[in-house]
Amino acid sequence: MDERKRKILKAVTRDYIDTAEPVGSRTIARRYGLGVSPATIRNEMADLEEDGYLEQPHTSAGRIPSEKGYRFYVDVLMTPRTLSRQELQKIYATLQAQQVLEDIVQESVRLLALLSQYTSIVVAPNLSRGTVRCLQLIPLDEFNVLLVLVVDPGFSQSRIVETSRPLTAQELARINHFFERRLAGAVLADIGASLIEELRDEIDDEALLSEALNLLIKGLRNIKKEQVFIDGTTHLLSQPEFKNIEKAKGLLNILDDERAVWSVLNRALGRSGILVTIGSENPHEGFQECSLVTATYEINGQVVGSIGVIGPTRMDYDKAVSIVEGIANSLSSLLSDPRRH
Amino acid sequence: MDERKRKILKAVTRDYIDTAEPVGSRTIARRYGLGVSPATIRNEMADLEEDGYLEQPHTSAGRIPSEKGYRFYVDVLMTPRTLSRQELQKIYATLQAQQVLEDIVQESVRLLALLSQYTSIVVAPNLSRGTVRCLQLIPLDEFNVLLVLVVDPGFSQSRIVETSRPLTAQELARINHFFERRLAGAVLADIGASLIEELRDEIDDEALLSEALNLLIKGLRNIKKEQVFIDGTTHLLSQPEFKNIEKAKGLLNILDDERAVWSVLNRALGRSGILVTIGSENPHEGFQECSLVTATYEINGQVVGSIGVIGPTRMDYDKAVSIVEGIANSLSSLLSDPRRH
DNA sequence: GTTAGCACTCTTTTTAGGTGAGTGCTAACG
DNA sequence: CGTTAGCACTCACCTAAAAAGAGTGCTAAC
Repeated sequence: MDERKRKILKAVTRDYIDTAEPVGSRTIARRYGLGVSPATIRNEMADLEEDGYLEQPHTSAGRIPSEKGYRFYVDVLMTPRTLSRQELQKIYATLQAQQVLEDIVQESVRLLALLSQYTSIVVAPNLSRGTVRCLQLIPLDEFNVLLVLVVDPGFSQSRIVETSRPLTAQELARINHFFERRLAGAVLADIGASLIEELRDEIDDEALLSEALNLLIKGLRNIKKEQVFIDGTTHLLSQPEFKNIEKAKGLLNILDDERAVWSVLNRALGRSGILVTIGSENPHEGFQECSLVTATYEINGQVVGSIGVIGPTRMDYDKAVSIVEGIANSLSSLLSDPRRH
Repeated sequence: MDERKRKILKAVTRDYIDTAEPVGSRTIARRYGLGVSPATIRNEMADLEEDGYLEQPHTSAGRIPSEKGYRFYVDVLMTPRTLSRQELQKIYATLQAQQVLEDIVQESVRLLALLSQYTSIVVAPNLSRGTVRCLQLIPLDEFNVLLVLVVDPGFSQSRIVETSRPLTAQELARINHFFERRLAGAVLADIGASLIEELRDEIDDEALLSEALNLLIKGLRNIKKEQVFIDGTTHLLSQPEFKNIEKAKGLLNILDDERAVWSVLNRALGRSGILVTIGSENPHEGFQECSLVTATYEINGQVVGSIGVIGPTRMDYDKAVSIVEGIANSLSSLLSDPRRH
């Protein structure tokens, strides 16, 4: 594809992203100084259509980019500006002001929606690869103990667990002692089959053993689940492509389903860096007319979650990419900051 | 208002709720066997309009209920069926299956949206009147301790708190000892000014004192905040009155604002029982064309939160009232069940 | 290779007329 | 006197036709 064709494709794409109206040769000639007449542009556009980069909603309308066109635009033509140091600073500061992990995540999704003006999604850090810093049972009453868990990058959770029989202070101490000795430093995901054997060796009292395991399993069940945060859903409704209520409802319904959103976002988890998914590239039907711009974030170099924005295929990819990237990086460096815990 | 007028008003309201179309005299005569001719009904409807119970979108259309009409319908005419024992049982069972308080609340909002087909809101229990069952600091490392709090109706939370100086095991023990002795059984809301004095008497070490207070205040800050859960937002979009995207967007935007929703729901907290708020009865502009059906739920006779559904003023009040009531009651009895903790 | 000119296509907007649901009023009826 | 049939009238809504407008593709000239 020669230089002029690229310029024209870029101009059409940008203009369509801005106006949501099919773009005609006249508009290109007037608005983007290419130094050639509309007729020439018409010829070039006919070629671009033949090659599959542009399409025409109907005979007498202007052109709009095809998915292939968007793909080329994203891969080759666009030049997302990176956020300025100031902007990054501001994002970082806002996130840093949060007290607990959940608030950090929630604030980042809020920021993402605010800055991008697109519906935004953040998958909370998967802590299954985090390490246990503290795991402990605290007696409450006869049949209840509190299981407290602190996982290494600054995440704590507690849960009341019912015991099947009253445990004496001694027994609790033994269990805690074992937890302390064996589980401190362990990776959360590994607490399972592998450790059961060890536990069996350690505690000779069969009943107590099963009780301890029971508590642990019950307690960990809720703790491990991944959470998805969404913000700015109403931005979708501002897009002219969702003027049709039925479409909007369909999409919002999917977004209400945490699992679906999660699986879509997790496509990003493999790659690091920015991933742009355009229209039907997304396997999930219902996202066919949408694009996603996602990025992963890390804790100490390990990918733990992903964030992204969702919009129509006619999305401002430049803007989306720069903001998603900026926030993902802020999040990574904040979560990896050793001064946090 | 005589019997026949009531019957007509009721018929108009029900029909409009079902069809969302202005109701004509002919329809009433045909569909609701009142044994009189359309002309008679026309006369009655003219009277009802004069009295402000009905209105006409335009001259040659049928009638629709005014807000006053809905109000009369809700207060006098409607007869919400109470849920069957089976249905209640099912709701109760579903809620009971949840492990932690947050899940119970989330499940009830999900159920409410599912059953009512309206956008549903639940304000999580305000635990500020709950009593402290356990409050304890667990050492993590030099500058971090874990504050663990268990509040009486089965709610626990933990938080990592930074200390301004390393605390020795002894100091921690002293703080914990004090917490144990003074705060166990205290009402969460009362932990504040009143206790500070006592704490001052108790711990002579000035620095340690302020440190303990500091930890407590920092730790409690996040714990006390109220949470709002929303589900079924897309049901709003199914209502013909929100066919107009702008209206829908406006309302969804408000629903995204936790504080606004919270304040609206909390109008219910004063009264006990069902509260129906119709259109402009709601002080918050933006809810002017909506109705809310809300109810409070209790723990051991004490109102702790509220649940409700939101829809157009043309809402199925019968259905909404019965379901909101049913779920509120289920929630109350579950949370008050002494077998839970 | 580029461009002006022009006929052609197809959507969108405008206009106009027709349809139908529903009303209010009047007069007749029991 | 309440009830009802009859009827003229209103007004949203639908449909069809006409007009406008944006943009194209093609051809011929530069």
